[in-house]
Amino acid sequence: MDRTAPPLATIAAALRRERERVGISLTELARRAGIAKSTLSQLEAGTGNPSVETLWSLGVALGVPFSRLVEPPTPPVRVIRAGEAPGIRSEQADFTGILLSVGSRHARRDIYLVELDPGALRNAQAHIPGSVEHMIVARGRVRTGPASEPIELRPGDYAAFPGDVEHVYEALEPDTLVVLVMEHPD
Amino acid sequence: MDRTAPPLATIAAALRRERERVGISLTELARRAGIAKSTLSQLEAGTGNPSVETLWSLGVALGVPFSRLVEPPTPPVRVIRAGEAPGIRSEQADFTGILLSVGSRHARRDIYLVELDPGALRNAQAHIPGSVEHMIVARGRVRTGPASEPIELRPGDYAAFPGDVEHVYEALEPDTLVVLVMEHPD
DNA sequence: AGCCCGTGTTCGTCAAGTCGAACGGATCGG
DNA sequence: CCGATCCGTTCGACTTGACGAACACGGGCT
Repeated sequence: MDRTAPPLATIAAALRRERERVGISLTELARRAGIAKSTLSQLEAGTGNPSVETLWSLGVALGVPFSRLVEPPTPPVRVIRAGEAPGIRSEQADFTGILLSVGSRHARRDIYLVELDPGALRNAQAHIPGSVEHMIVARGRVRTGPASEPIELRPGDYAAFPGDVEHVYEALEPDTLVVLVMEHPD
Repeated sequence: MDRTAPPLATIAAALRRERERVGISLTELARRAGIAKSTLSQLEAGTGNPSVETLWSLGVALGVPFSRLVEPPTPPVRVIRAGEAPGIRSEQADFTGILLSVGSRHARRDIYLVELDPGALRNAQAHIPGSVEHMIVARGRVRTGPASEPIELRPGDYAAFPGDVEHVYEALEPDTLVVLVMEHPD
């Protein structure tokens, strides 16, 4: 998710997109959500800054989770480079924690520790639809990602990419160590 | 996410929880988020219905995704030393990795990348019951685990310990880097 | 044509969120 | 002991979002 972008335009686009997906009119959605249609009109126009209650009721009426309305659609491949991560420094300790990925319910995440050595290019077949792979490089360098657009990762880098298409792992240095979290939808 | 629950109390609790996690004061958080501290005070008291912009800026200042603030919050010590892997090499998958932990359904796992420096012992208070923390050391050395029985981990080591009791993180070397997977039951 | 729904927009009014200041309390240091 | 400096809360003034009514537009019908 983009942590700095103003969510105004995102909400406007998401509301219109989800409403058209359901196939109801602006008036009808406003009625179901229990808000004035003028309010909804302004929201879809990108004008305005809804309260949480207002946006929540719209999410309920649309049958989509709240976060769907405020977060931009996640790109298939997401990379957070070491040091470029949006983090927050704690005052009380020399502690910097970066939230790389938020786990959804109704999905299982298996944690793997993977050692790789150069020369062995592994082509992984597609897993079940909707699966996502999260990779954090501990040591060494890897080239990974979808077979069509591999990414090079260095220590501390994080990447998430779809696991339901063919993808690759290739170590670029000896004794490469990565943490791999495989996410399977229920 | 609960589609029907009123988000007011949830937001209040989440704001206070996340703020205390970061370890800053209400005044300081308000300053960083660029909002009046009176507004934040009312929000944490459960009074009020923040606008999206207000809550968004708080999420940015806290370093947590937006959804963490609106969604309601929804384990003995196990250590696997590097090289001492329990032989369960994944055969179903097409890579040679060590399956450290199998994710259960109906639990969310958030992935963090954490940088630590020595000298600062961080005491984390208990999280919600049933939560588990998984830690893999990428670089450096850490002493972590329940406050009553800390463990020393080296690069490649993996440990899982309960997160619903008081626990500690302490770096034993400068520039220590760990991958932390926090598991919250639904 | 005229009419009646439906769509989504714009307008004033009212309530509510946000702001800044002032407040009481706690802690530290001269 | 008392000023200084934090903390978090409460108060009034201002700004803004939410509401309802009136609006213009388009299509289907008699």
